[in-house]
Amino acid sequence: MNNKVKILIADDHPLMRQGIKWALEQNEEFNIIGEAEDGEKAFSLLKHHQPDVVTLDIEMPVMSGFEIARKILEEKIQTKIIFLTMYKDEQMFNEAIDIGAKGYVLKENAIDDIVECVKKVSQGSSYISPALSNFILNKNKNLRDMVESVPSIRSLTKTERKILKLISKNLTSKEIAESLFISIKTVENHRSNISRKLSLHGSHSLIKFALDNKTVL
Amino acid sequence: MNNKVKILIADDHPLMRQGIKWALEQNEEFNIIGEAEDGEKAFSLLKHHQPDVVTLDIEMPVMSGFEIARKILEEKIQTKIIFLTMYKDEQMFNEAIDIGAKGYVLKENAIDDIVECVKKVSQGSSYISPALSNFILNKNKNLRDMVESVPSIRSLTKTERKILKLISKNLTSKEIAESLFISIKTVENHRSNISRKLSLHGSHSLIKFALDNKTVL
DNA sequence: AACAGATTAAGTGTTTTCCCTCATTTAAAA
DNA sequence: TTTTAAATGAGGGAAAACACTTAATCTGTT
Repeated sequence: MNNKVKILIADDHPLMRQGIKWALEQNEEFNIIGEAEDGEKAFSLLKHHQPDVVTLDIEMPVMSGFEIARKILEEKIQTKIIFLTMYKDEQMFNEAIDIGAKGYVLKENAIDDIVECVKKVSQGSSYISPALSNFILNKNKNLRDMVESVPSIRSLTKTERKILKLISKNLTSKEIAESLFISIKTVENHRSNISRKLSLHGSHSLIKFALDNKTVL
Repeated sequence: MNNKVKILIADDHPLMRQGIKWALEQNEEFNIIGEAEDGEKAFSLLKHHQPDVVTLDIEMPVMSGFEIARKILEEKIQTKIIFLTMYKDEQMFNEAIDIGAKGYVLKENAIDDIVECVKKVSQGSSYISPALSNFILNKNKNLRDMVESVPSIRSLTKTERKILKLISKNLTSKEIAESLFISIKTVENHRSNISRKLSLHGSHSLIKFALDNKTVL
């Protein structure tokens, strides 16, 4: 029997494919069952062979890595997804996370990284290039600025923050009033005051703000 | 002159403090300038000594690690924040990220991890326990299920999803109508239809849904 | 050609939120 | 003790969202 980890490699650069293949072949446990030079071919191979793991180059002709990943999810193929990319792009990284990738590796630190990644992912765990932990956190680097530029969030009183929390739970003024045993009118007044303090306008800006900031309330 | 990395340790368990201190003292580059057993003391030391790095236990009496972190941001203290915690809690992790921590380490893999983390962070980089990369990605493990368990989201038509996206950007029906060159009435109808399809009720449930699911729209 | 589904639009009425102003009570601070 | 900030409550009017119904038009499929 064959319990090796079945792997598909999708990358439009032949040299890169060769490099990845070589790196993974060093490991006895890995079995490269196919290669694809564009998204369409990758997906058809994926569908027929249902490998355990696929390494997807994000930038590929015909169908991008992301598009393939989405189709994998749609068709409920159980193959675990590892994204490989050249660029340290935050947008891409976030999209990869959102899609539900199991691994994300930069091609620059390749060899050791990709091997480690496939190992972890095939074991049901997940792996992110250490080089990337940087902007997992930096994603919220701007938050420091936000806290300043919205000195407002600190200008809210205890009750106002309590009400914002309830708003974030999608309660209406009526429901909030009932749960706090106060008048609907009071709740509405608080809402107005909060909106004014935070310079929010529009009927949904309050709940949007509450949802966006529920962790810091 | 002294260019060692100045470190403050905040943890309510004496043994844990001792352990962290010992681990960090092994490194010549590190200089532990103080310890604190509760949040209040931690913050006052932080303010006076302005260390380069602080390791904050999240669960602390008087003031939680999160509260301290927020105060650090508010007062624009330049100390880099590393969170240490016992629990593999996703909520906590997300909150830590949101606050803008530079490092996040689980106490279970402590010694090597914490040293590596302080090293990276003091160099201006950041560090997340590899053990955690798991649920950075797993955060969206549920996404697979969501797409199925909310068959509804698939029952939406193209236009309806387009409108949901705009709703998630906090546009009013009027604004959506103007940007799509259609009638306000049409937009309102779409809203109603979407709500019905998704079994949503209440004036804010639509934008809440839109914000919660904007990644899959 | 006929049908189903999607998109567009309007009518009508209700609920909710928003945005003011004004007023009272209480607690903390100067 | 006066002053200030916070919390409570109310009135009234405008805007937005919601929930229904009906219906014309368009599009793709059988």
